[in-house]
Amino acid sequence: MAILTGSCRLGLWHVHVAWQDDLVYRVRFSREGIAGPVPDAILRYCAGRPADLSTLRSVATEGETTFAKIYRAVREIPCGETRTYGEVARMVGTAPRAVGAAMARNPTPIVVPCHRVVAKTGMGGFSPDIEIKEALLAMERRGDVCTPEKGGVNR
DNA sequence: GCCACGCTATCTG
DNA sequence: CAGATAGCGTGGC
Repeated sequence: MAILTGSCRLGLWHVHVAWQDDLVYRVRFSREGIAGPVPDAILRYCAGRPADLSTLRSVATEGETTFAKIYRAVREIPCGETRTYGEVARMVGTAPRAVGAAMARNPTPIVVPCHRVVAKTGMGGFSPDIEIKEALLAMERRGDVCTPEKGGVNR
């Protein structure tokens, strides 16, 4: 069974995903879309519909390296909330700068929600475009995507 | 090996 | 308030 690749639309961008079953190998943003499937949770997320990204795993969180620990900590940030690089660093017992480096090299944004990690003063960075980070945070703060799927509380 | 990073606390004018 | 300085962990060269 080969690794699947596909993309879905997110505003002006396309989210490319390389994955297999519940394991995501690589996510990246591009101006161009490609044909192929993406995991249901990501599809829903990009559409701004209720999505549970915790059903997916990322290769980035495998292992006991410092980066893997950082990625696991970042995955625990609740949808709609943010943490600073420094807070994440203290969570895993490392330095803020290491967190910045880990985010910059995050192979699976969205699955590992690096957009929820912001600088102490301001936004911090995001590649390829800070605009994506702002859009994702705005969407999560709006709340729809965070709503549990089984028609629940919904504030 | 060395170096550039999506940072931050602290110190110095 | 602006600039310098030190400290982290990795991938790339």
